[in-house]
Amino acid sequence: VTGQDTWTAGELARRTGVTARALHHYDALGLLRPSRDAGGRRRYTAADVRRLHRILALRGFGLRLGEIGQLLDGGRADLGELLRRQLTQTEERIAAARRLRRDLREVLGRLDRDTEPSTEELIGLIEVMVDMNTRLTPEQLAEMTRRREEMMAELTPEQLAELRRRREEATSRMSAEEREEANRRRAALLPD
Amino acid sequence: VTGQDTWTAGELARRTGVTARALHHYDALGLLRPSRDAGGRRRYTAADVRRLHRILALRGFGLRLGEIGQLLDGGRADLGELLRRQLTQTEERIAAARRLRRDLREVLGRLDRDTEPSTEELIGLIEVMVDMNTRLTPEQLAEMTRRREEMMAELTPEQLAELRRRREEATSRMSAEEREEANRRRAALLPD
DNA sequence: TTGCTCCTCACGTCACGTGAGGTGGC
DNA sequence: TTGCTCCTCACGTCACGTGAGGTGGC
Repeated sequence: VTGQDTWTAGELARRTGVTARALHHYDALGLLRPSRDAGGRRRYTAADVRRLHRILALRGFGLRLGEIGQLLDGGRADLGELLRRQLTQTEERIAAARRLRRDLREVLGRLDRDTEPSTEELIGLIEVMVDMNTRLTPEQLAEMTRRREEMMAELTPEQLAELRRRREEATSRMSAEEREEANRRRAALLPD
Repeated sequence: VTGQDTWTAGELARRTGVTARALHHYDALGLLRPSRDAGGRRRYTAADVRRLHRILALRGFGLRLGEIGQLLDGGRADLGELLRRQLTQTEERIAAARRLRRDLREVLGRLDRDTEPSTEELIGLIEVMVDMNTRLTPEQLAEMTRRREEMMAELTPEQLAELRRRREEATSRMSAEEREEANRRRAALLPD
């Protein structure tokens, strides 16, 4: 019984995978306004369905609903330009997510290797990593030094020895290139 | 004159790079509650600053403010578990962003190569790509076929010839493996 | 008559951004 | 006295999710 030529919001939702609420939302925004039947129910025609497909396609490319509306109507927006901007943003997001992944793996790796560090210690480790990946202002640098001295002052001699041991171990596992790279990265953090 | 031992919201904001509004927000959430001076102004101690650094570090790893609060206080949350979830999510985000990047490049590439396709045509292209990357339900498949036939019926003979020419050109540029892969992908779209 | 689907509010999400309008401290 | 900084509302952002309470159609 597919001889119908209009669909309700629910039917369309089931067909396309979007929720009925999303269709209401597009209606409220003026992005997709179906006609109504006598009872006030939304009635989507084939043309409405086509428009919905375009909306979903453009949405999938990261465009805002407002931008989509401008494109589909007057066309006051330049699709090529919008897509180029999306590409730039997407590339930035990929790069940022990769850095985050690297750091998460690093922290989780230590969590597995070390003898169950406490949450306390883990947070400390994360803090240090975040500091290392942030380009520091002179003020922040001074602050970091101050904090480090504070922390060091609170350690027992045994803890200090352990810290030194771990640091040496980490350095000894590095190749010459890795050591150079680590130095470069450290230097890059300092203000220009 | 760095002999002070408390800071106002503004001073702390400048030192750490967060906005004063964010500090207000953390205060309102109970995440970071500084003491107040006689005039009602927030006064952040060194301990508050340390806590802020931890907040920012954990936030940088993608944790919600609520999760951070639980960690820093009672510690009702398992940091390792949270980080593992973050890693999974991050990996999914990277994969999704890569697929989007690939598709964006594809569309933009055609935009450069072809003789300035209209916005109309570009949207059509995007639609097809989105369809191709979506696993289709039988209903959607029928719908797509119907739409395609509709579109084809509207084309002039010249446009049909042009379409055929482009399709052949695209296929001829493919290696045998690529052609096989394209067929596999097309087959994968069909319902089980 | 009973479900079922649909409808319209209207608040919630998340981490703040952005004024508006007012006050204390140097 | 004049800026400057700080304060507290309170609404806006973005794309809907999630009930609440009610009505038409088979």
